[in-house]
Amino acid sequence: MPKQTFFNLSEEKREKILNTAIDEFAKYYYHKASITRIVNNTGIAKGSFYQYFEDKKDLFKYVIERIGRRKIEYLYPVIKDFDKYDFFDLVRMLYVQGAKFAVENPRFQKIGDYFVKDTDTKLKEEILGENIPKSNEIFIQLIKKGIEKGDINPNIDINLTATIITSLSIEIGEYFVKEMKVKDNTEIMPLIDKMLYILKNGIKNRREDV
Amino acid sequence: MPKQTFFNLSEEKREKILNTAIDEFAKYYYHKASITRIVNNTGIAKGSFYQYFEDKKDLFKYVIERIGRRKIEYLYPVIKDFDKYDFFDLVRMLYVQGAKFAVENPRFQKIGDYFVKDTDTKLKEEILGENIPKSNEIFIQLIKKGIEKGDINPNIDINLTATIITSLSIEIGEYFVKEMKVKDNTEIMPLIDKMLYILKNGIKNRREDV
Amino acid sequence: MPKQTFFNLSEEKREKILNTAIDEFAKYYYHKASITRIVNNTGIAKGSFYQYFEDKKDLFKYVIERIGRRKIEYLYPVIKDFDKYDFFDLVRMLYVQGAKFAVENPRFQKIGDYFVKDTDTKLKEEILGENIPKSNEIFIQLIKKGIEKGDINPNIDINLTATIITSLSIEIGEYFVKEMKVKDNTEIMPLIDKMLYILKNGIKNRREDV
Amino acid sequence: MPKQTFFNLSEEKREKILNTAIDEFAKYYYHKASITRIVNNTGIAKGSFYQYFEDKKDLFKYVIERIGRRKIEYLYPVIKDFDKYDFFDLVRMLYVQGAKFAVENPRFQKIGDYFVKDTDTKLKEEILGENIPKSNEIFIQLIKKGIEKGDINPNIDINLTATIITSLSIEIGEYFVKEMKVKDNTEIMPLIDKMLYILKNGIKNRREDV
DNA sequence: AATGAATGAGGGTTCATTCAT
DNA sequence: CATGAATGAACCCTCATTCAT
Repeated sequence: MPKQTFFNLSEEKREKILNTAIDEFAKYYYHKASITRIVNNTGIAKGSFYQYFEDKKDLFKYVIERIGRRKIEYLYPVIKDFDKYDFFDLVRMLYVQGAKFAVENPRFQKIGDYFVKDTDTKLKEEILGENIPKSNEIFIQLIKKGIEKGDINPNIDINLTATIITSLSIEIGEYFVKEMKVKDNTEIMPLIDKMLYILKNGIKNRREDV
Repeated sequence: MPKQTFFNLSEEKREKILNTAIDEFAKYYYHKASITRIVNNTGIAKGSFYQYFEDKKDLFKYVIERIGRRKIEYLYPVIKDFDKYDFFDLVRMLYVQGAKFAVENPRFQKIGDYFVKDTDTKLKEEILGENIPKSNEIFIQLIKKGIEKGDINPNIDINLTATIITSLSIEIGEYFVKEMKVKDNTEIMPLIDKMLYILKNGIKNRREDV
Repeated sequence: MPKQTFFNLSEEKREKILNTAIDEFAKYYYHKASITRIVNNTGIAKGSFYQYFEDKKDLFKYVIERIGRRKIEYLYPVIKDFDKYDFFDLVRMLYVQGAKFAVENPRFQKIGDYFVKDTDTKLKEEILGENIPKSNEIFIQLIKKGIEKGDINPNIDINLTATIITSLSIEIGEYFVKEMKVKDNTEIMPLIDKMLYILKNGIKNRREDV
Repeated sequence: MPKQTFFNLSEEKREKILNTAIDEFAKYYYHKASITRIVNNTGIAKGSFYQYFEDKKDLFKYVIERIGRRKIEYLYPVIKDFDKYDFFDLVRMLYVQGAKFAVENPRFQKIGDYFVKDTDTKLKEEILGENIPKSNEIFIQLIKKGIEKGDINPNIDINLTATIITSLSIEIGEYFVKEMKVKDNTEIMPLIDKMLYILKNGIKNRREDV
């Protein structure tokens, strides 16, 4: 947690610092990100930084938390009413919201990407506390529900399926970070729908589909 | 590319250096890997290193290339006769070979893993040159063939499908990096088969499957 | 000297500040003691501190002076009537009072200890002014008196003896800083008496003592 | 221990570095001593320092060890034949050698002084390993021997006496660090003899001495 | 008188790379 | 071709002190 000092700053200044930090972490992963650079780009003194934050990790933790909260703002509306929808509709909505998040917060998407991929597990633990959130978990729940309702083939391996679905969602995010040209949702939907189609039906040619 | 001096070395020495470097890159990701450590563990002089290699990146590039070549050795036998097999059999064989590669060359798998995950795109470009090898490419070819033969649903998006298949193959590799206990292939097959089942049929519940 | 502003404060506040400072200097020696910590533990603003005191040294100087004054309060009753007593009784009483001071003001004892041991002579001079108080002085006077009275061997070196007596008194103080378990004086007396015995008679084996 | 690199340096350079380091540690105690200053005064690059030594502590440890070895060179000749001499002769010889060490190696004396007085016990442990050498120990042995031989009053407290003797020896060292004017031993002997006289006989006036 | 944010020099340490031999 | 000492910019972090309000 940032120190009280940080929260006492003018919102303008606070945002400036945060903004610069986000820039930095979106450009370099944790270990390469430089406090010196952040401080210079913000125009504050080195010492000031340490009046605001415990240390580099403290800042990073704060940024990650912010990203998490922001992401949840996107996903919550969907998850909230999860039992109202059919499984595949739900997954689609989650993908759509995820893609929206990525498009609208590309720097956050980037940072999250770095972080998810980072192999420094000790860092991860320190940042996230014990509750390293398995985004798997939520999908596992949804899948079980889907099987109960008869939407999903009960013979599939639940964990594996959850892993695949997570993997695909990451794929979507990455796709949109790379292709930044996307401005509106028009291009997102088709991709997602195609993905879901495959997830649903597989890619095997079926005579009965003809 | 290593300098000529490197290739003038005795094979023994060359291998020793390489082996140490591989150890290092398997233990630390690129930016954390230390030339000093490599040099110490190899027993050569610091200066010598820079007579063999342009710089750290040069060494890394060379290691990555080697890994690529080795991986191809595993996959080539399958690809070579790609038109003899059914699409899904082919993919399975590729997955199996990929898993075999991971199990038999855990350090390579680890390095590849780090590298795939690394988000320093500038580094990646420099390492791979322009030919960032889309392992996608090969799958795209296979998919097209599969559609021609009538194995695959012609309505699916080819690029997307290739991406998914690649993604799943990475998933397999990761799985085995984590669970290093695997000694033989006995446990690999079920996982791969489940994956392929989903890829083939999707996860939707079908009355006709009952 | 603290600034006037300091003395304008309510006694309560003044004591609080002082108390916290004493805690700090009893825990860390001068250079390691932290103004920030003092300020935080006191609950006053950083800026306020510098309105009360010139700087860190100023505060420390004040604390040291206070300790000196307090110590004199312990010793004065003995010194006051110094001509009433035999030399060795006097020294014993001074040692006893010194030990009492140490036991009853452990933080002061600790600070004094740090300070005596500190080898930063420049600091010491600045703190103590020119009058680096030779606690020697008082013993020199007492010794002279003792010689006059015929209590003390007139052939001994007065300065040296004073130094030794001082050194022993410090030894006593240190002893009690280490062994803080001492609650009452019961354990102090034997040590002091043994010390005095040696001071008086030396450690040589004497036939006439047998 | 310094790294091999250090020992590979020309003796000239090695001595220069060491000399500068000794200057620094004789001027500032451990925590205040500055690597930057050492490096600047030596004229070597910051990075070079860390080629030679693990870290600041490593350098300090080395210096302390050197001092210890040097001191032993002074004391060993005396200790070696400790059973040939009378107790007080022995102590005198140790004091003389100690004073000689102080006079001839004033910077070492200073550093040792700082170190002995330093209150950072964790540092001390790290520097000295577990064997924090109680210089007491040797005196305790000597005293016991002295009692056996009938030189020393068997009623005195052995530990206390050892402490006093140690304390006096430190006093001697300090005395000579302060009064650097001493060039030869002529002034040392009288002081030491006076000290021993007091230690032997105490300061009480005795009729039988008259 | 009170505040607390701002400062910046300095701390120890790392490491890829260069260079003289 | 081998060597390994030399380099120095950059790293994160600390802290007494100042200054604007």
